[in-house]
Amino acid sequence: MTGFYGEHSKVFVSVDCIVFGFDENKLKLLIGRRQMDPGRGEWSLYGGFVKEDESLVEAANRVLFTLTGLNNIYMKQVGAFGAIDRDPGERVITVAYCALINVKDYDQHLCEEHGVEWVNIDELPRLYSDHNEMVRKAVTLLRRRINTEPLSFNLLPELFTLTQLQHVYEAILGEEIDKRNFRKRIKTIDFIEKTDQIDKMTSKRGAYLYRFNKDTFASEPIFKL
Amino acid sequence: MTGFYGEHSKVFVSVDCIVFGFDENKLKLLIGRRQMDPGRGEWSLYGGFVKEDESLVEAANRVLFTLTGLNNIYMKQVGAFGAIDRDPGERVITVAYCALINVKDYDQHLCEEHGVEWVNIDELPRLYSDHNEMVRKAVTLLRRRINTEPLSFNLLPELFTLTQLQHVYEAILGEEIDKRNFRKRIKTIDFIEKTDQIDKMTSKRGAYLYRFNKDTFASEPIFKL
DNA sequence: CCAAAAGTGTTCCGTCTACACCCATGG
DNA sequence: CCATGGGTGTAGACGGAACACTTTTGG
Repeated sequence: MTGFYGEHSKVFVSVDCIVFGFDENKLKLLIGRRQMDPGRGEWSLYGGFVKEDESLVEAANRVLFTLTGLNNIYMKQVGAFGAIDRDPGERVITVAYCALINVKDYDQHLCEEHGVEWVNIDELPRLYSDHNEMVRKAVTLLRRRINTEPLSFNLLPELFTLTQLQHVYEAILGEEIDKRNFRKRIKTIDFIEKTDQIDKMTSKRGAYLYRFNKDTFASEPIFKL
Repeated sequence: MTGFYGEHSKVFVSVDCIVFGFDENKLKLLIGRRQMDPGRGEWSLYGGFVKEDESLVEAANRVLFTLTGLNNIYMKQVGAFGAIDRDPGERVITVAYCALINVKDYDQHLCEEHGVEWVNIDELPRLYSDHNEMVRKAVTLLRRRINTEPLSFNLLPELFTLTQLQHVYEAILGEEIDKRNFRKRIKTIDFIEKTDQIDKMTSKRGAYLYRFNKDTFASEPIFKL
């Protein structure tokens, strides 16, 4: 049982955002150069300290909003990281959150303003402190969940082609998928709806656009791709 | 990027242990009555504050050791919980850890000394603060992982019968399993070794005892039950 | 001798996998 | 007219699910 508060010591708690995006058929991560000590100049995730009047999730959302200007973003806790000297300056315990955003929604100006950029997940540089470990854990989490939770749609625009969707899966799983088998399985999933709109961006022939139907999913929230 | 420390506030950080055991073919949880305010007398997980000179995992291990006298126990982080007023007294962020122990290794005296007891997982009372949520999350985690990680052996003695092992799976998954299919799958798993010893505790005929071979598992750490 | 738990195979069905060609169109 | 990406079906392998009876022995 927890003892009396007075006897115990407090520590700094921060949140770090592992921001995934999808572009040019690659899974990307939003990272930047640290602009303060310790670790100034090193590649790093974007984070911030938790304030007295906000919960962990609120802090993560605030930090993500500051960075991207986006609200109502899919976020999932990756875990708490608490090695004693993980932060070279002070004792800081951090809670990592993984966010999935649609790169097109993201304002390039903010990118520059915060000095962050999109980097391919498989070309990640060495990051500050234990940030690489956080990313690894987040990717593992995505891989484990992508077949049973509707994660992929967060990385795509509202309307998307099946080829785009397949590329998301391939990027996250890190392996190629057979087109026919993929589409066969998609057809069995009710909440992926074909629209009558056609995208001509990526092909001359044009491809049907699909949509993730939240309500249909809510009524039958179990699937297996 | 994290700012300068001075501007920010510190908070109390604690760890809570979700201690699972297996006995009488049921999954059990070790809980007790809080012996201090706030929440004195309510059912609760066992926890403690994180000290300045220990990491989160170390804190969790210390707390678990205090409670059980056991070291080198399987532990897994369940997640951080940080609602603003989750603790009615002070702002406390907690990190929950799930531990799997063999009930037989556990000293009944310590149980009484700390005022905790084993409760069936499906007869859990309402627990202090957000502890029920932590337990729910831990059970979900167990269910998701038990078929791909060697969790079950932590709940059993070193030597166990296949019937015991099956009961562990049934208790965690909350459903019955076909005996023949279960044993067929077990036979395909290299790191579950049959010994030539026979247990006569639970049946007149006697049942072969099996053992989890760590080294074999290490050489081929992927399986699917 | 009987109650109680251990142990053992086969068949069926559904699911996953591998695999190659035609279609539509813009340039 | 051709290069590019979109779209489609089938057969065979494999894995999971259902299912019932014999064995052993302590009391």
